[in-house]
Amino acid sequence: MSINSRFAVAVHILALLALEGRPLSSKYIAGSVNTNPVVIRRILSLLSKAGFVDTQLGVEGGSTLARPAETITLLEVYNVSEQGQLFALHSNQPNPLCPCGRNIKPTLLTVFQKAEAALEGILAEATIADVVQDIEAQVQSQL
Amino acid sequence: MSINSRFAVAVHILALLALEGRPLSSKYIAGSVNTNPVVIRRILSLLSKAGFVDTQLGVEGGSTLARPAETITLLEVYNVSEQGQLFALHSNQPNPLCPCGRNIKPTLLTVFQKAEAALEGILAEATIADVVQDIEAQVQSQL
DNA sequence: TAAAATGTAACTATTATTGTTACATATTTG
DNA sequence: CAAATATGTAACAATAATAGTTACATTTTA
Repeated sequence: MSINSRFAVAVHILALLALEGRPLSSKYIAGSVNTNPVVIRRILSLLSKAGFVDTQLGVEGGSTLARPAETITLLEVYNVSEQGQLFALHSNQPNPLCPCGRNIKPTLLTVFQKAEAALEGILAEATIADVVQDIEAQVQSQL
Repeated sequence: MSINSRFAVAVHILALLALEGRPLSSKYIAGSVNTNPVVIRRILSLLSKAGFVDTQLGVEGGSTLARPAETITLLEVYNVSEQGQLFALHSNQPNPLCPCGRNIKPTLLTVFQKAEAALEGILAEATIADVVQDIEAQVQSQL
């Protein structure tokens, strides 16, 4: 029914890394997100494979941004944290003997792809740096 | 991970009703969609409550469109067949003592709402009549 | 060498979806 | 009126995805 919270958590992680600017452990990040460190490590693993973060083992280790926050769009993060199609088509193949059943899938696919492209267009316009800036503005107003 | 197939099936049902223009039973529709009649009746129940179809009990009964196909947008169908937010935020409340945890939800919400609105804008532009027209064009090319 | 950290496997609990059977109820036709 | 046909919905099973958790091998640094 909904895009899972991995995307929201992935953005949270990247924004936190950008804000603090030093290696953060999965335990520390989990404290901010309020979840288990393994949940964070699972997502960090995706982000690392995608080249968004570098990780360092050992004492004083942790993850840092591998690219400037200005260059990481939310669309890239979305694509890393979600897989598969946003809209599901029929779970079973419709009846090929019915004109509607035989032809509806390509028709739906066209609309679904347009809708998803529109959604992705918005996500492509925002970067992690924008998110950080937004958070910092809120923090300022809270002083 | 994905919008469930209810939406696709709901559009299929409405397009089929528009194409045939006579009362169709859930059993008949299920034959086109290739699923169980109860699955169809569950979705018809949603469509009926939303005022898109009328249903008739008894022999020669079934469902018919309650509104012209030109007036039913895919967005309306989407809103009936889906509930809840498209994007999930964190499942647990992030740490309010962390500047990022305290402020990230409103920031994300703004972007998510913009993205969802863009998606809905595309769905609002297409009607069941457009879907039917598309299917009929394909049928023509198959003769 | 000890401490700290990652990466991942394995398991549980929860939830949503889909398909299925069953049945009470309503409606139409002969 | 009776039989046939439909709906609407409850109940249940199977499947899948998500999130949380424990555990542990491995790596790195101090």
